[in-house]
Amino acid sequence: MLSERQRMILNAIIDDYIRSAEPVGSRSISKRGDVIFSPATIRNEMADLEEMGLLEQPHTSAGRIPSIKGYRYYVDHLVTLDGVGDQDARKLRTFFAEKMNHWEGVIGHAATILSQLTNYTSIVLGPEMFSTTLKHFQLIPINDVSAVAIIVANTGHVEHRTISIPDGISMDDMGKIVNLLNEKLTGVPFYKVKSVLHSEIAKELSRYVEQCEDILTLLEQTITEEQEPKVFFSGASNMLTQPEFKDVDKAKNILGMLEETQLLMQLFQSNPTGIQVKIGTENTLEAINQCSLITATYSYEGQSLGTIGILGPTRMEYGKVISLLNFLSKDIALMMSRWYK
Amino acid sequence: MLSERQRMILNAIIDDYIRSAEPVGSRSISKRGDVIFSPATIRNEMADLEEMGLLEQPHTSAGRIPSIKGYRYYVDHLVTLDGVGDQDARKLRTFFAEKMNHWEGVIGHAATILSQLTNYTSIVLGPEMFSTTLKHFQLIPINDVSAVAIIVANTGHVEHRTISIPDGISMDDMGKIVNLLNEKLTGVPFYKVKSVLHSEIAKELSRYVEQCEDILTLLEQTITEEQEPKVFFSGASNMLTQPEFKDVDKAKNILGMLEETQLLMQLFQSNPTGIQVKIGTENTLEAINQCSLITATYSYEGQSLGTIGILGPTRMEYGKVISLLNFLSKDIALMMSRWYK
DNA sequence: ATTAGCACTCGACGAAAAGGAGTGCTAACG
DNA sequence: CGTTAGCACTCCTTTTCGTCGAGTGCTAAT
Repeated sequence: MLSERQRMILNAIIDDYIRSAEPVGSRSISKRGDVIFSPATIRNEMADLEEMGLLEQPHTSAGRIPSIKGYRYYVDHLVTLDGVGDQDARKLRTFFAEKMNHWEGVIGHAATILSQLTNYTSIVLGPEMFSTTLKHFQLIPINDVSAVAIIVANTGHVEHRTISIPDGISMDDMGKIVNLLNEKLTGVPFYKVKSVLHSEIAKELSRYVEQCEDILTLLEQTITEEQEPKVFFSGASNMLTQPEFKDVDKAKNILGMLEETQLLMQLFQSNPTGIQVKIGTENTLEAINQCSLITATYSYEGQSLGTIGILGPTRMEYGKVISLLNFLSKDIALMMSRWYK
Repeated sequence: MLSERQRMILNAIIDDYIRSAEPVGSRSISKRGDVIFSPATIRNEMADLEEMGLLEQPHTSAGRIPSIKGYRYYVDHLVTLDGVGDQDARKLRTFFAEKMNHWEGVIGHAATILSQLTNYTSIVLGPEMFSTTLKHFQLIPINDVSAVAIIVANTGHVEHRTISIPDGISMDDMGKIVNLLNEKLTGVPFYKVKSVLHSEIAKELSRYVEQCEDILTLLEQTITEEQEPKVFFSGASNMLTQPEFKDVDKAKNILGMLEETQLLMQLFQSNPTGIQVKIGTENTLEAINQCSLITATYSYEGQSLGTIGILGPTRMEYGKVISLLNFLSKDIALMMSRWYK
């Protein structure tokens, strides 16, 4: 729909604006060198692009800035994936070379590094247990009345909770229960655990122990309890670097949102595999209507391991960030397979 | 050293300044009602207080603001502990009434609540394993080459890491090793684990398994590896509410510091029991030279469980925060004892 | 179709002026 | 002698106003 020239101009304007954060005028485009037309011509095209809704004018005598629609077109048709710079690649590689001994660590550090490399904020959603299967269950008494329940998933993910031991349960009973659970539940996907508990385990349990009702509900709570969503962020202070958030109130809105786990979860509601870009008001959350969010999901052998997102101003370096996320997602898969040989 | 009147005036000035964040003039003090002298008299006293270094003047024709020394005097001699309001108390109580099933949860939520109640930023340092004893050790194979090692402390604290299984170790061997470790290490304080591993376990181990060297170092790494310091913060966006940080650069400095775990640890270096107040430049970290940090340590039965700190502008509500931390620390102890009956 | 030229718009920047809160000092008062 | 009223002075803050200049849209020439 756009002429070649219009696309070049749009590309040039967005490129410039991403760098400068200031409205781009026809003259400066003309002087860039990659569009060899006079300012007047460019002005005409700019007026057309504005009419199409791809550009906007802050006020009459200012240059143009891209609209949401403009960014969308840019991301869909124009952006060039810069590839990942040598330095960045090295940094990521050395990061994965370090020994990482648990999941939270890997994902957390990945987030930190990403926010450092991009100077944006990274948001990370941990793996959902929902899609994994149970590998091992263990109860470890701490004292007479409480015990630690440990749940290991086949991905190596570990959850633990402290529970209080119901009266009248002996160590012996507990051992039996644990054995029974491991026998019956190992390999069962978490979303089925609840039903298996009721169908298969309830009967067996009643043979050993008396008040099996109580124990059953306790176990059910313990194992299937909605694990707290593991969502966190890194590099929030980078937001303050962006000139669009030099106004403290805007910044506060965004930082405030980052701190509300509930809201943060909403960001990742729709979770298609691969890389997704949400620009400005395309995000349902009002707080980040001036931001863009680029997300990537990671999976290993079909199991979703989590989502990582980069949050920046709408004027963000889409090319760079998309490349980086691509690179990283491949590297994570690589590392996983090496980890599990 | 200060006359009663001077103390009243100092107190009034600091109170006012904490509320308004603006230099306090003699007139406004006189009109407050609690100091029944004329502005002129108050001015004279203010000049004296400034000479003593307790007050400062931003410029000639402005009111006075407290100096670091002034705040220090206020905290040491003047501040009235407001007690905890009914609402706040209820909020804290209902918080602890919720079932909390692991440590990270309790401390983390406590931090969130505190930052909400105070409108400052709270920083939390998790329990140090150093001072706890080992309760249970477990190895759970995930697949042929990797296993999850789980370490439970007597406090109910759980650590886990993924390790790769050395070649030539059978399931059987692993079982033996785990049994041996539990037998020898249960009840041993973590800081002694290393030496016990070498002295007692090395020999025994060599009976069962051949390449005991490898395994020993692996175990040593696994168990004694410096666990990542669990330090995190909550309510950072509250900082942006404070007028002293309406300048984005100052805010960025502080937020940036909060995100660097290393630096954050430094804040808690000196860790006396009880409540400690560090005002402005009394903090060694330059980034928070315009902030005050109030910290409280929590222990249960002599074991330090962690530290929680409230970070705000030097102009912070010392009375309120100190009261709250006091209240909370007692409540945590209470909850602990209820938890462990 | 492209471009040079030109009048026009409108925010940014800076100087100057007005306003006002607060001080320090002096002198008067009980 | 301690306290207070009065007053000149300081200096920050806010407002106003004029200038500047980047950038536009339009028209006419190429």
